[in-house]
Amino acid sequence: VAQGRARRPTVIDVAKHVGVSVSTAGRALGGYGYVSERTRALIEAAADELGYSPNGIARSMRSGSTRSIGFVGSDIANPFFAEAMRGVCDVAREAGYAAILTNSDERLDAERVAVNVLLDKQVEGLIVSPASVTDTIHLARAAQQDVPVVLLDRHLPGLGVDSVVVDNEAAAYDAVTHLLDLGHRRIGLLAAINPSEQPQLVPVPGTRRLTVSGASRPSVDRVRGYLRALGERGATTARSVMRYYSSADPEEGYAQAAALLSLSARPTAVFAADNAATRSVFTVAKRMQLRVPDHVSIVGFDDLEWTSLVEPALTVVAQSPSTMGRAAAERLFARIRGEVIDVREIVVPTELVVRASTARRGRPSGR
Amino acid sequence: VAQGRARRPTVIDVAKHVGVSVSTAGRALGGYGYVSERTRALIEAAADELGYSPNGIARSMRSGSTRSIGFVGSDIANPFFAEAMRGVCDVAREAGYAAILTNSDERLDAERVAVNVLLDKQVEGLIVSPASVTDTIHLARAAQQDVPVVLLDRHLPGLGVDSVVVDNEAAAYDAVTHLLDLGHRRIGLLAAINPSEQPQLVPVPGTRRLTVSGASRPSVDRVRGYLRALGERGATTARSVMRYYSSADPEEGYAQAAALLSLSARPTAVFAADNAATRSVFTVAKRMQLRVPDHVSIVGFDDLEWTSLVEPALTVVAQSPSTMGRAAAERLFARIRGEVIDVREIVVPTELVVRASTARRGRPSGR
DNA sequence: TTGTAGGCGTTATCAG
DNA sequence: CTGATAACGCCTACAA
Repeated sequence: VAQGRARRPTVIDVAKHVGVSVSTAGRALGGYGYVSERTRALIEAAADELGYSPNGIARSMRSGSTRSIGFVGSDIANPFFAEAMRGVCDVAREAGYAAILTNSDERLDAERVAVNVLLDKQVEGLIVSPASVTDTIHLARAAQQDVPVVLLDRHLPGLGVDSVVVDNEAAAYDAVTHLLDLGHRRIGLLAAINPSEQPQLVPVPGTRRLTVSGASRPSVDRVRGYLRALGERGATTARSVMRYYSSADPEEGYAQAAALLSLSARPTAVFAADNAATRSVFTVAKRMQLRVPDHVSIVGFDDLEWTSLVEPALTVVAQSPSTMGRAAAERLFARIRGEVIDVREIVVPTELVVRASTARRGRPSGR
Repeated sequence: VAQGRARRPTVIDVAKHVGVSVSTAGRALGGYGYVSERTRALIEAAADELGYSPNGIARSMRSGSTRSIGFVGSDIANPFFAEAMRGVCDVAREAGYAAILTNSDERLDAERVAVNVLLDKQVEGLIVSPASVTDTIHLARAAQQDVPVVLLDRHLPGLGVDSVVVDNEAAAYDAVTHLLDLGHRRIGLLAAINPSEQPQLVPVPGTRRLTVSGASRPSVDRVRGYLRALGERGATTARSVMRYYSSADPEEGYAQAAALLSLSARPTAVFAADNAATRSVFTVAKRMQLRVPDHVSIVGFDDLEWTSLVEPALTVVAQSPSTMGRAAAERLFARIRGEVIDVREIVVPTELVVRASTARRGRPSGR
């Protein structure tokens, strides 16, 4: 069978080899239409001998269906997206679809390129965790081409597409309320918010409370929940205990955590609004020899493996990324199947997992 | 532009709309051949208006190149593969390729399906972390179709394809030697080895040492390195301190770790041969109130985030999955470009990161 | 049951 | 510079 570096055999080659027409060979190999047992056997033997295997591209070309979907995540090495992807892949496989994955590094230009590449590849649906909540023309292009889109972890009200999210505001609210219930009044915050979109603190009309302006995004919503919880109980909302860092610069997270925990009026508790922030706060507290929860209570975000292995095990807001991925994919396939359903924002529940890093406010350490 | 649910416009539609030939429109839109500035502008305007976008499937069909590669990992939610994938995706993007990802759950049938799907989709190359070291016909099929394959984290000598691995035996040898240097003589082992492939302990000819039979796989190679280190120093190699669990059943890891640490002659140190084993040993030691490293030293495998956050921070063998992913993808693209290169086993270095979980053997706790 | 013809959307070739 | 035509590999009509 040493036949040089010949090009891949096609149905035509097989047909010739047996001495039947292309359509007969096609019928036998593709498993459609009628073929007599005898010729089928002949054709299959020839196919085996030549090493024939069908060309999915040509098949897609004819049928107009590629049986593949696209996924655009910010960073597929991030445990959140890795798990979400796992959920997406599982559902895709069950549906007989392949998943093409790309990561955008949270950069709009990369995301645009990725979406265009996927659309050119004729994916039948797209799951996107968009970097921007304002610039969405590339997603509009998908909609225009009748390629359904499901948003993951972000919701864009204007776009009219499904999304799968958690209720970030409520989750943060619950987390901070847990701290308030334990008697904490001075509660710090560390959140990943890009400098360009520094949220504006604005008063809630008719009250003395504060909230945050700006479009809904996980980090901003979590800040909003934090402020709402504090506001309702009349606890301190000093700007000095609200710290932001850019997710592009991990070092800044540590720096801000250190600044927060070094305040002369140190917060007795900290709410870390994402998993990187959680790691920063925990690490810095250790490094500063602060005892958790005696000196400072910590509530983190995301139930990553390490949060239950450290000492003390951390109280965290747990999301279920794989559930979110599955839900997104299931919604997407419902659209691909053409089911007529309302556009929905699917909210996957979160859970506050109380462990050992939060405790009743101890000896006031600030004064 | 309300044109119902019309099918996507093609070059033909654009050409008609402008009143030029299909080939001219094709040249303008595809960016090949000569087109006058004037007609190009006209054509582009029309394309915009109609919402034209190229059909990558048709293009692939014509050109015979899909500009995509496939990746088959055991579990893309596993941090090792997630990071490796990240490396693969980055290199692919630099090369203008898309990556189609699938996971096999370490099951041979799923892997076979995945490889076939990818091959049918005409990927131009394949990165696979094969579940089996013996059953590889599906990989042979790839080779037969002139689709280059690079193996990740596994090496199959018979197959004649490139692979990217770490030197697992050497890494384990170094880890265990580190423990021996600290005075440990009774060193336990926990490794993920499926019951079906229980490695046979066999004597090294002409010596009193033991080694392990069986094909090269990460876990087996690590056991081999463990035995070699012990053998060279004449330390104990009791079967009772060598514990295996099936990676399919995480609970078993904890059970085996508990059994190991409950021996009346408890090992003074444990080598955990993979990241799940590391977590099991660490967790069980904590649960049993054993002090690390006073009561038992631990060397783990894989430098996952948590290993440096726990108390004590763990001494581990660090691999660099993203480097491995990048290396695999780079090798793959060299093949795709048709470079004539020898088949190689690329060995990415590992590093023993010594932290606080290993110490000189303290008060003997076994007697 | 089998064969013939045509087309999916793009691009390469050739002629004008 | 532009246009006509064919071809990539498969599948669906339709005819025999």
